[in-house]
Amino acid sequence: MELFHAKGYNGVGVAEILKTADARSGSFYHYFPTKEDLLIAVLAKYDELLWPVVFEPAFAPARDPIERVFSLMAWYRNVLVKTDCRQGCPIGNLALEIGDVQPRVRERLAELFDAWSAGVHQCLDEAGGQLPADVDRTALADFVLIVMEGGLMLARAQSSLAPFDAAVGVLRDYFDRLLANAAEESN
Amino acid sequence: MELFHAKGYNGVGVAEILKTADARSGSFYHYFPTKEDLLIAVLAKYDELLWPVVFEPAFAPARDPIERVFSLMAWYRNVLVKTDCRQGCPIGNLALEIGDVQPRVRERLAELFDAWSAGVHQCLDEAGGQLPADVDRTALADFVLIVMEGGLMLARAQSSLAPFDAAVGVLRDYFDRLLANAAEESN
DNA sequence: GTCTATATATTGATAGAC
DNA sequence: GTCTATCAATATATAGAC
Repeated sequence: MELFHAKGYNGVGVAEILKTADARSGSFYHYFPTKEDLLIAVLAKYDELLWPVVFEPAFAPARDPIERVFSLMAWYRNVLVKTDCRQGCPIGNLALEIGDVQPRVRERLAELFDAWSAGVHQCLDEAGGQLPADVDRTALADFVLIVMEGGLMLARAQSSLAPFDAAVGVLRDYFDRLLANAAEESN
Repeated sequence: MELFHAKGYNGVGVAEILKTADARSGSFYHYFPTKEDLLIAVLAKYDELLWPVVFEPAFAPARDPIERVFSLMAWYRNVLVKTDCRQGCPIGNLALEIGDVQPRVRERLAELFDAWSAGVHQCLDEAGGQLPADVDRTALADFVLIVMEGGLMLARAQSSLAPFDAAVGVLRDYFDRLLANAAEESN
């Protein structure tokens, strides 16, 4: 998991994985027929950890559902902080590295993005009348994911938190306008 | 260029590059000391082609500067269409695949992102009073880039144009609100 | 299930004739 | 500058004893 995150799938060899894990190839290939199967297992682990490790800790400090969306952004910002802008989202990395060269992998990545977007969608639903009635919440949830992923990309490329922070600022401005619009509506 | 775009940097070997280009290794290594040097040369080519191949054709059909921003999004949408959602932005791919494992590459990618963002920034400047006076145009230009990159990522992962189109729709809604706000201001 | 040893292909890169 | 031949290292994966 850590090696794929740090170096990408093609950037790490099985030998390095074995050394890091202090495992032998006989054991490894007993459990995983191929390197790709290990990646699939890693993705299953990400799916398993999404709520307990990402959403729940990120959502905990915020009561307001819209604030939770921004707490989530802050959670990913913290990944940048902790790695000095060297690492972002492992799922996004793999999505662009693997593309559809490995179709099994692409399908799992799509599911992970769906699960992530669904978490944001839940916040938007909980926000209820705070948002205008005609907002496409599925599109908006995907949009939050897209801004997060794009923001991490630019932050890593520029080796700076600034583009990520600026993007979150613009997203905040957009939400502020949506909320103001909804408040107007309800009058 | 094509191979790196389709398979990523680590996903292509020099042998495949030589075969595709019908070149021999002696010639290749005469011009490029290492494979990384070829990648650097490819990035220089992207820099060279950015205006003539991307911005100018994308901007041509639109007179209004804000419309040009969305023509640019349409240009990238067309990459998805032409490749059946298999390919997106080669620069974004490399940004997430390489990260800062190869620092020389990361610096060039940052420059390319800067140049792209500057193109959007120019549109925003030309839009003048159409946008609210207090808009941070640098942040907004980066935001457009971020939405574009994130949108391509999700479209490729889902193998569907829908997430990209939805993201452009949300971005459009945001611009509409900014434009409406500016129109209000000027009254 | 885990171990050591190794197979086989491919990796990026080089040598040296022409 | 380009060619063929090839190097040394690494890639993923396997064999077979324990």
